[in-house]
Amino acid sequence: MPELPEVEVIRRQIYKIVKNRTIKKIEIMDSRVIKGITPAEFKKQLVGKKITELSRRAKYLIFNLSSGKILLVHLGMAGTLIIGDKGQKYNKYALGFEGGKVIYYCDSRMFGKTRILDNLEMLQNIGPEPLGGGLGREGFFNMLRKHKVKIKILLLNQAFLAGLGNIYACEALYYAGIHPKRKSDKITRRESDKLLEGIKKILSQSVKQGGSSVDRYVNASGEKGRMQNHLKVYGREGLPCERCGGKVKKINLGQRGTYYCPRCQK
DNA sequence: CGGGCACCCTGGTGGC
DNA sequence: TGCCACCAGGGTGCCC
Repeated sequence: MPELPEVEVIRRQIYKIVKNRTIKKIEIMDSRVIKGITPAEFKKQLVGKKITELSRRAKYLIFNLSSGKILLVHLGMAGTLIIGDKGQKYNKYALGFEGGKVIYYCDSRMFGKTRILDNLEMLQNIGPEPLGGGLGREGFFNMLRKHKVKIKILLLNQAFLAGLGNIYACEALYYAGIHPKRKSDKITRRESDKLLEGIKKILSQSVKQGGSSVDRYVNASGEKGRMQNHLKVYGREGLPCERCGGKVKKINLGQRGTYYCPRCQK
């Protein structure tokens, strides 16, 4: 479910609760989301450790621990972190902090993965962060030219660019007026600039709007986002395009629903 | 490298 | 009301 904006919203919400706080207690209700480590070892690696930093890379949340190890959380399709809500039906484990605050990992679908790692080697092949400031027009255009894939598929590839998912890939292509099936190496410099602009604008706007709750996404306070009210094509099959009045179309690309306006995306 | 697909797992929805 | 196929914001691995 969560793409870059949703993960970033959650990170910001829980930052003050976890930063420089020591984990006092771990409760595990369903260990299937915890990968590569036994529940007992998971507890042992966390209890008594302080979280020295919490950052985000692509759709990963990175908790640095005082032990030097890393708690790496990926929310998958339906995961979220909820502050102090014991009533959640899909709670999988809970991090209890000094002072009594509790954060629950909640995931109805269990595509999410939680790991304890020695380093961030696992993330080394992820592409640039679109909101990081380091990604310029020239660089982005050169990146596009290196591949000969349908542009929508490329935008979803985390090794190409970090953080875009199905919603924002569709929205960014709409913004730039690019058909999702266009081959990436055929995108002009002008279109490439527009696409990068769209990616940055839409992701920033979504963070400000608290992310998109197209389905059931809720943030760390259990609230829905507002960005779904600003989406132009995603989930709008058959509805009029607000730019040209044409009908939004849905096709399948790489086994993912893909929404676009056939009239203004060429 | 690119394309296509199965698969991981669970739940909600819409059609019949 | 009941059943079932289909769909879902992600990612990996395999085969051609």
